[in-house]
Order: sequence, then C-alpha cells, then structure tokens
Amino acid sequence: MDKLVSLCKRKGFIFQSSGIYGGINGCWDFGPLGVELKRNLKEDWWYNFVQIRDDMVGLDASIIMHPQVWVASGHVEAFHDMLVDCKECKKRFRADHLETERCPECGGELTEPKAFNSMLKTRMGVSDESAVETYLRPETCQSIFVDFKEVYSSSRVKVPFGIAQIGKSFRNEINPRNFIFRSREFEQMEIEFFCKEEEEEAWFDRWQKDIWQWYLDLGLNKDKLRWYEHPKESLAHYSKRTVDVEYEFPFGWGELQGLANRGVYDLTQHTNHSGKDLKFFDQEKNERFFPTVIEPSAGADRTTLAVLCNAYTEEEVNGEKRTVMRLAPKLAPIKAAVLPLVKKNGLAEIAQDLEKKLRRKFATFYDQSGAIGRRYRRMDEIGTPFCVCVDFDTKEDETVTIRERDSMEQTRLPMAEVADYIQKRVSMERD
RNA sequence: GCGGGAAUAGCUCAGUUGGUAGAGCAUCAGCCUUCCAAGCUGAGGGUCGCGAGUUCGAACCUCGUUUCCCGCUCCA
Repeated sequence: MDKLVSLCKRKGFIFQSSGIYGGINGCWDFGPLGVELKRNLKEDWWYNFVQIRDDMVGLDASIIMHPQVWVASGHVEAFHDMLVDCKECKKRFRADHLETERCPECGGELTEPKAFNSMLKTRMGVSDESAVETYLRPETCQSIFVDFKEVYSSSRVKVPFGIAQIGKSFRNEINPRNFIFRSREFEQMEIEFFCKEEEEEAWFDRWQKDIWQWYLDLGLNKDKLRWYEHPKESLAHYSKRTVDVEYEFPFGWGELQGLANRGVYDLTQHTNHSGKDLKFFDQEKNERFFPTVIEPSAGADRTTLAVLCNAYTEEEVNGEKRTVMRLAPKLAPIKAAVLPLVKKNGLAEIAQDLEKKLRRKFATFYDQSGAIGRRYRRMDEIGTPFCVCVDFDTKEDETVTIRERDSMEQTRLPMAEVADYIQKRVSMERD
C-alpha cells in the first residue's frame, strides 16, 4: 500500500489536498493521471449503466439542497448523535443508548454529551441574519427522489426505469483513513431504479448480476471480490435488504458498492414532507402507486483505489525490477506513447507527427528523453498499454513497432493502421 | 475523539553531546545510444510540516498545532 501511495504521488495520480499548507484531513486531489483514470472509470460506468440501456436516464443535481430534504430523508435525525466519552477508560458511547450516568464498561465518570453531526453544515446567503443554514449532501440519491416527478414527466419513461447520477458527496467521517478509501469529500455513482413491488426481487437479482459483471470487466481480480449480505437486524432505517460488493484491499476487505432495496420509503417521505404527490401513474391499470426503489450505489474513489491496487505489479525482467500498472486499457490514463528509437535522423519528427494524429483519437504521450528501455519502463509504471516505436525502418516502409505493456510483445504495423488497431483495443465497448 | 508512533529534496532515507543540511534514485538540459530502467557532463530543487519557547546558537531540547501510520471508536 505504501508503495502504491508513493507511486500515486510521484507520478501524479493522487496527492493530498492543500499539501503546501500541511494537508487537510480526509481530502484528496486527483492529479493529471488520476483525473484521466477516474474520468475513464466514470465514463465506463455511465456507458454501461445509462448509455447502452433503454431503461435508464441521467441526472446532475446540485450539491446544496433545501434543508427540508434532509429532515424528510431522516438524515437530520439519524446523523445527529449525542456522544459521551468515559473519562476513565476513554471509550465512547451514544448518550441515548445509555441507561445510567456512569460508564457501562468500567463505571467511570462520563463527559458532557457532545453533538456529532456527520453532515457538513453550510450557510447560504450573504448576511448572517438572512442566511439559510443547510448541508452539503451526504449522498447523491436524495436529489433523484426529489426530482423524480420532473424526470418522469419530462422524459417519457415508464416504470420500470432508473435514474443515474455521478456527483460529489460529503460526510464528516470521524476518522478518515486508508488513503482515499474513507474521505470526507467523495464521489458517488448512484442509481435509483424504480419498479413495481411485485418485481422487486427479480430486479434486485438482475442488478446484482449486472454490477458484478461490471467489476469483473474493470479487470478486478475475481478472488478479491465478494458479496456481503447485511444481517436483517443491522439494516439502515430505509432498507429492506442490502448487499455490498467488497474488494480485498491491502488493508483488508472494504465496500465498493452497496445494493439496497429502499422500498417506498423515500418517495413516501418526500411526498409527506413536501405535500407533492410523488406517485407514478400507471396508464394500463389506471392507478397511482409508489414504485419500489432498488439502489445500486457505487463509490467512484473507492473503485478507483481498487483498480489501482489491483493493477500494481512488480516483476523481474532480466534481473531488473519492473513496476507495471496493469490497468484495463479502457481505464488507462494514457492509451499510447509514441517513442522515436533515437532522436536523430529525423525519427523524432516522424514520431511527433504520428503522435499528433493519434491524439485526436485517444490520449497519447510523446517521449524522446533517455534510452528506449527507460521510456518503456516509465510507461509501464503509469499503466500505458501501448507504446509505438518509430525506428529506422519506418523511414523506408512506413511501419512502426507496437509494444504491449502486459506481454512485452512487439507487432509490426503500417503507420496508417495504428490508430484503428489501438482504438479497438482501448474501447469501452464489449460483446 | 482517545492511546501509541512518525514528519528532513519529487521518492526512499542519513544527519555525531545543539554549531548555518547530505546521499541514492527521480526530474530537466546537452552528449552518446538500432528495442526493454546502460554511460558521460552539467543544472534545478529543502526557511528540516507549521507556530511559539529555551539557548550566544535549534533539523536536534520543551510546549502547542497540522498531517500521516497503527490500535480503539465511528461508518446512520
């Protein structure tokens, strides 16, 4: 894990936020390579769960919402805990769970109850008197419920259908830890899928299958993925059933994604609190009903971290260490590097021209600095799947060598065919 | 939030009883180089996490603070 964190910083994948001021706990910045990786991941998700499906539409709602949203959702209540610490043994307890005024562990004296709220509070409005106190959203799903009526009445969709959203969420985690796994500002990729209650189990199973396949297609090791079924007694207040996809990180198993059956809880709550009827109208049966909600909710940062952990490989080649990021080509920040074998004899110019053509199709990088072997290694380390080498033969017959990251195999190809060859291999499309 | 440990160049780390900071790798420029981290020359880069205090003098001692790691706690 330390090696990965170090590589992420060194190569510009991820650094700590506000580093020159000493950093700020639980916030991370994606650098030039990190932003490409995460963007590719999000685009792949959107491609698979929105673009190629006919029962999904998208949404991009604002982070700051009406304060009543969080009352209706139950967050103001559930997120607001009064906690006490034991002065003797330093254990912490929820005040409302205690029956005595002494510590249940050791009988020690307790501190005064302190309020902990996991939502980040903010104020909107220029003057202190008129400012509205509200929150940065702790999850993206509430805006989907709140906008449910606008979406279905403007998009000609019918139940069953789903709304997808990718966006930032914020939580005052008590203890951010494990690199970007638990942070205070994070990005979610969420779907609320609306179906009839009698079909909820079928849709739950269908989503479980689709989600699983997506993680496999990202290249994550099957043996490091598993489902975790939440026991009935520890389900959240809104949930009828929840299963998580977990990945085995170097620090242990961690949740990448939840899949929950939220029932009719949210639409009912928002109907009651807003006074607006959020039932869906069924033309065939001529009746209004609350659709049941199946919620696949994934963490973009966590999945990015899993992809990075999964890709990090060290191996030995001719007695030398090679660090390779075996990223799925569709996720790689740079798809192809163009390298002149040497700088002289006009090879650099040919390579630069080729790179300028390729960059219109996919992300490329030109490098002429240092020996060719070193340049291959640099590309291996950041996960570039293809290196295109321009050599002396290129001047004669207009062919180049394509060197593959994983196998280190080389293929000779006419320059004119390089773009198509690579584009097919890095495409998000699957059979 | 509690307890323990840590913070020195982009990375990994040295730094003697307190006396004005170093290495390797990396980066950049030039030379060399016909395919897997070769070599040569040179350059850039650090108010030693930050702020106070003690001292003639602090990377080093003291206090505070921020961040990171480990263990608790938390993860609705």
